[in-house]
Amino acid sequence: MAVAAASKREIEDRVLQEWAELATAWGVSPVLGRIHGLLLLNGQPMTAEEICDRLQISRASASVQLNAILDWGLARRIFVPGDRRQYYQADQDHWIWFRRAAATRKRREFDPVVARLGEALAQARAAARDDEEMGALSERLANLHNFVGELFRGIGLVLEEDEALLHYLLRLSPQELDELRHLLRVAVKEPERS
Amino acid sequence: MAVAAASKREIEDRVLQEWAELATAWGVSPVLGRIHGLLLLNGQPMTAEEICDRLQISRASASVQLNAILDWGLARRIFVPGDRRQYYQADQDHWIWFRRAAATRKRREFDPVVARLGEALAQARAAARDDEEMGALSERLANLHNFVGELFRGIGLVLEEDEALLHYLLRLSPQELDELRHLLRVAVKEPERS
DNA sequence: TCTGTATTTCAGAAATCCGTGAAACTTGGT
DNA sequence: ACCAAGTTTCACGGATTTCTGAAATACAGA
Repeated sequence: MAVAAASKREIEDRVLQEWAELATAWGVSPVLGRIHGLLLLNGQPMTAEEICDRLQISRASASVQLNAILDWGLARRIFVPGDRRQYYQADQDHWIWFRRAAATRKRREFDPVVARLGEALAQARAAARDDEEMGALSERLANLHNFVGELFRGIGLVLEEDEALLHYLLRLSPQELDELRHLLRVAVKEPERS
Repeated sequence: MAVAAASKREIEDRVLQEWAELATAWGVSPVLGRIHGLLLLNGQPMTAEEICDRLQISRASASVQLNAILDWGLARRIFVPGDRRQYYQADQDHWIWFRRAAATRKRREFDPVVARLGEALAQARAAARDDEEMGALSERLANLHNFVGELFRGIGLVLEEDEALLHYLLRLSPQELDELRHLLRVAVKEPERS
C-alpha cells in the first residue's frame, strides 16, 4: 500500500478542507470550520494573528468566526497573564464540544420552530370550529407538530449536553446492541403513558 | 387564551415559512422546504403546476427542486392512468421520510468525508516514521478520525433506514429511560471488545 | 409523422452570503 | 490621562447560490 508522501502543511490542509466541507453540511460557514479544524489539529492555544497567517484570512473575519466558535461552545478563550492577546483553544474532547454544539443548535434554532408550529396549530384548531374544511389541515398539522416535537426531544435524549445515550450506545458490542433492541421492542409493546 | 383568527392560506404560509427555515438549517434550499411542506400539508398528490401556482415559483425551479425531493426520498411520483402529468405526493409517515433522508445524507456527504480523513491519516502515519515532529499531528488526527467515524456510525444506529433505535427510545417512559441509562452504564463499565 | 402538452436543461439575472479594509472601540501599561 | 496593542463593527465588494424565461427534449395520441 503505497501512500503518497506529504508535508505536515499538506496533510493539515487536506483535513481542513474536509472540516470545511462538514461545516457547510452542518450549516455553518466554511471558514468557521477551517478555524475550528486548525485549532483541533494544533491542540495548543493560538492567537488570532497566528490563525490569520496560517489560514490567509483577514483579522475581521477571524474575529467574527472566532466569536461564533465560542458561541457554539467549540473552543474557549485562554487568558495568558502578561499577554494582552486572546488565545483560543479547541476543546480536545470531541464528544464534549460536539454535544455542546448540538445542544446549542437545538435550543437556538429547533425549539423555536416547534413553538411556532404549535402556534399555527392552535390557530388551525380554533378555525376548525367554524370552517369545516379546516379539519383535515388541522389534523395533518397536528401530526407534523407532534413529529417535530418528538424528533427534537429524541435528538436531545441521544445527544445533548450531559447524559447522552449515544455515548453508552456506541460502547456496546453488536450482540449487546441486538439484545438491547429486543429489550426495547418488548418494552414498547404495551403503550406506556407515564 | 385568545388565538388570532386566520385563514387556511395564512396558516399554511406560516407552516411553510417554518419548514423553509428548517430546510436551510438542514442545509437545503428554502424552496425545497416549502415544496415539501406544501406536499405534507396537502396530503393529496399534486402536479407541478399546482405547486408553482400556490408557491409563486417558476416551473424550472419546481422541476429541479422536485427532483431533489425525490432524490432525498421525501416524496414519490404518482402516475395517474390517462394523465400525462406527474403527480407528487409526500410520504405521510414522517419518521419514514426523515430517516430515509438522513440515511441518504450520511451516505452521500458524511461517509466520504470519513474516508478522506482516513487517507489523510494514512499519509500522516507514513510521514511520522521519518519526521519526528509529525507524531503529534498524527495522533490528534487519529483521534479526530476515530471520533467522526464513531459519531456517524452512531447516527446510523439511531436513525438509519430500518431498525432505528430512536423509534424505540422515544416510546419509553421517563422511568424506563432511567432504567435503561443505568443498564447501559453498567454494561459499558467493563471495556468490551467483541 | 405531426401536434400539443409536460418536463428538463441552460445561460443570464437576482438575491444572498461572506470576507475585507478602515474606522471605532476597548483596555492594560505608563 | 494618554498611548498603543488588540479586538470589534460596519459599509462595501466579490463570490457563490438560486431563481427565471426561453429553448430543447420527451412523448402520448391522432
